[in-house]
Amino acid sequence: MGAEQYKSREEWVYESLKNDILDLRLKPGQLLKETEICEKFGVSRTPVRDAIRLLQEQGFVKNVPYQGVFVTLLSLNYIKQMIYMRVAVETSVLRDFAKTASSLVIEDIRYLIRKQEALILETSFTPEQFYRLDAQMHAIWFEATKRTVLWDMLQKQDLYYTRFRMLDFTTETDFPRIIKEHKELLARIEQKDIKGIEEVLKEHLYYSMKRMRHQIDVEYREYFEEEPDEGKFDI
Amino acid sequence: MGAEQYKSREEWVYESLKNDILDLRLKPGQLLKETEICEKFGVSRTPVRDAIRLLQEQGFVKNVPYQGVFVTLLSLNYIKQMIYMRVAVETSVLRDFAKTASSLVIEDIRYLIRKQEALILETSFTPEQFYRLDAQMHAIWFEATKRTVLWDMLQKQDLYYTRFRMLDFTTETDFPRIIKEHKELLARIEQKDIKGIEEVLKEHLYYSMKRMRHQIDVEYREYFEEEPDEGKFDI
DNA sequence: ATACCAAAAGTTGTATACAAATTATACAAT
DNA sequence: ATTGTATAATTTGTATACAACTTTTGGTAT
Repeated sequence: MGAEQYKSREEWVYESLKNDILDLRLKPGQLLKETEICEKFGVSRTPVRDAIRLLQEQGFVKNVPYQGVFVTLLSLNYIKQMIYMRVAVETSVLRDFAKTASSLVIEDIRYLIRKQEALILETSFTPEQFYRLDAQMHAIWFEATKRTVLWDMLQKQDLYYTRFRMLDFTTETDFPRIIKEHKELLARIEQKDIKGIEEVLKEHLYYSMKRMRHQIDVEYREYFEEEPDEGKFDI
Repeated sequence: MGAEQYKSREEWVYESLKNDILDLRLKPGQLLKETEICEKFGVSRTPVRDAIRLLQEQGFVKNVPYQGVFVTLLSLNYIKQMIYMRVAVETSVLRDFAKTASSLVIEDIRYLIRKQEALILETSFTPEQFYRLDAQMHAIWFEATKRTVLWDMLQKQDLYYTRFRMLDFTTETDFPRIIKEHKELLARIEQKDIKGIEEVLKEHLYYSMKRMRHQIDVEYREYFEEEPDEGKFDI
């Protein structure tokens, strides 16, 4: 385990646990013990405790006094509302962007879409690579409109969604469809078609959730909070 | 100091420090020492460290190894982007709300506005009371559209804004104007005037910032990050 | 006076011992 | 068999000692 690259043991433990949780090596609902983690990393409880406090504040674990530390369950309701937020914010940003976008920046977008097309033809292609290119593209309009703080914030919230997406990898993800949606979005931006931007973006961001919904109920039920269906305001 | 109401010393230290920071008793930029905090509360470093980790993750302090803990500076740029987010999200929520709002819920809003009017005539009136009623009103459409997670999240982000608002208390806040805006907003909701909702809401949420801007530059410069002006996308 | 270097002071990082609270277990009474 | 209770085991909460690192300070050479 490469502890050398980190400034402190605390940081090492924090980053490692975070990745374990995001990659679902630590299962939602799983109970951890401080001493257990100490043994795993060969460190004392102090850096472990400090790391747990950070994870707790980010919502990845929940500390229960005198019992242990639970990996938080996924919440479809929570994820849906975060995506709702992202649609609302990104639509607004794209509206500003469409008004002022230079052809130079448009060309950056087109370039990233072409890279996406090239990537999925590679034999060494992995979903992680694709999502990195995807994020790069979405970042463009946030940066161009000077909303980098917002983008960082949305990315941070996206971390919950990452666990959800990891489940998604087990099924076939329709990457050509995603690229098609990117092209569609670019076209609407160039036409300054605000209404169209909102529609395509909503469809694009909700896509994986809509597809996964049934499978979750069947296969991964124990990873999710039990929650009442909200009915009317589903999307 | 009432330490009795808290489950643990950690929680006590955490809540106390958070309030000190929000109420500006601890100044932005101020340097804290763990040992200093220990003496103040009469506890050991362990609960203090745990509390600091929580505050750090929330962005209220920044830990610098072997130096100390800094209270974070305010950032106009950050605050602006958070308000931008809130406008985007709340507009979207209000759009859903206007479509489906029952006259029962509308009456709840009207009731809170009347309470606000009554409050500012009281001699014992404090701004904190008003902001509680204000928050209650905004919460209504989030709850009615089942977006409570979103509301909680926005409220959490609002904590940064709280420090900013504390500076604002030194100047005269125009509460009648705020109430007038609330009435205006209610009228637009009843008319289902989406465009109007967005305009009024934007004006409403940006109001205090626009007013304070000059005074900050003069009086509280040392509380703020130095940052380049973003120009074009000011709001 | 200035630059440099070493030592000392001060700070957080880490390990560990013990306290407090919860949970599991064993055993007795019914 | 079941229930209740006391006790042991387990877990996190807390205090404290020491290590590692940074900054300051003082003195020395130039």
